[in-house]
Amino acid sequence: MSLRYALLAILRVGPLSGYDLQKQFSQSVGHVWHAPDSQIYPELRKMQADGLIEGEEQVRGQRGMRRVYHVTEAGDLAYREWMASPLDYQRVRDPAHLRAAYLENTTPEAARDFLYRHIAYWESELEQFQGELDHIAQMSSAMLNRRLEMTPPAERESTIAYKLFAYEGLAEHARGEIGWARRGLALVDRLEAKTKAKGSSTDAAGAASR
Amino acid sequence: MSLRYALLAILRVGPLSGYDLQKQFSQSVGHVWHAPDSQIYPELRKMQADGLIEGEEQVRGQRGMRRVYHVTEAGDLAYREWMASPLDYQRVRDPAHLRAAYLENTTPEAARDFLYRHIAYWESELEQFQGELDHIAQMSSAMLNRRLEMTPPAERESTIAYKLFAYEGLAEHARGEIGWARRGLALVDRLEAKTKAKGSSTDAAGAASR
DNA sequence: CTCATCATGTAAGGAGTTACATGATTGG
DNA sequence: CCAATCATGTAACTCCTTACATGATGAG
Repeated sequence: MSLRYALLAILRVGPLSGYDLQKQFSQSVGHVWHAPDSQIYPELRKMQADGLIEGEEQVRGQRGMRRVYHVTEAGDLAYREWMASPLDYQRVRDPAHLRAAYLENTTPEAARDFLYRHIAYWESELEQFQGELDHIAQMSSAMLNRRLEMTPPAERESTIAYKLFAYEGLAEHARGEIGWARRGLALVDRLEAKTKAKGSSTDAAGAASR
Repeated sequence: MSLRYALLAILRVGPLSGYDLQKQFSQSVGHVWHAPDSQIYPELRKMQADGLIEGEEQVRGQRGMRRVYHVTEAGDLAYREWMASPLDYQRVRDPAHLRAAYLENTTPEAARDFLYRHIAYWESELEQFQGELDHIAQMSSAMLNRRLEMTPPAERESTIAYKLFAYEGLAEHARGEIGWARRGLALVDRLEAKTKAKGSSTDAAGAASR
């Protein structure tokens, strides 16, 4: 259910078309809540049906058309109620730690491969977070600028401070995952060294699993 | 798609009924991959249809019945192929960091409330992880014991080592979230102090949002 | 006899994914 | 005139959630 509140958070700043919204989304909230356009368009329709937003049709060129949505009072209220309500945490579903818990069932090579990919994944995430942090620090993020223009000067500081806070948390998490996977690589090495030292009777491939 | 591999990981150790599997699941893998029984039973049927497992019907008392599943060769192969294949990372969908990024849209009280709950949530998770870590260290976890009995002594060490590795990663993450939320509380205080110091013209309630 | 636990599900709906589908406008 | 990008979706499918449904067995 968070998708609609993520959309409201952006729309509250000012009216946008589904297309623009989707772009703003992927550049800002998208780091924290992914949504493809095939999910955004229908959700906007549903939100309109629920009275949270209203769409105005605008002509574009000769036959082109776009629907620009703005938040209604009901939508603003719903958003603020959500912000003040306890978050519902989803159940854990963590493929990486699931696999990590059973790495003894595969070869050291496959285990390392998994850990290398894990590092690569989180390094790329970390880069993105760091990029966002830089943008926020420079106040040059498009979405943030739009936001800041509409915001009374007194609130600008907290707007920026909370964005930094959120992205710092994400970056920290990414660094944690990278460190964890690195320690995992060392563990694979250690365990492999031990099995090689002892069990030289069983063959290398068959020793991995079963 | 990870559910079936989580189930295979447990079933590979030895045959279990859906009911027993579900219990083992919630005590071990459940910390990493949640699945309710209403999802497990149908999934087992599907896995049987796909030839990954086979169920034997056993009578229990006069009319009672239970189906005990064991992994087929195809299932074992599928499991090992999954273990050696790259993991597919799901798209981010992180309600807590989503909300954190927009905390300027609510009152300091609601912001603190959110952060307190976040701390409470992760402290409870941390406790569970730490409990599991203790169990593993003592080799007293039911599921792990069963696993260890079936395992040649040479592999026991790595079985335990990888479980510790996985849960240490989870515990670390939990501690990270707690630390982050604590810093968030300090930030809320700091921002509130500033707004109170300056903007005494606008009323307290209305100053929060809009 | 009654309650905990064993045992196995169905049904409806929401959320998200992937692939497909179509056409208009604008800048070079 | 052609490509990029603006613009808006649908359809089929999987996965997951929530609630409901039912009955047997064994211990006290």
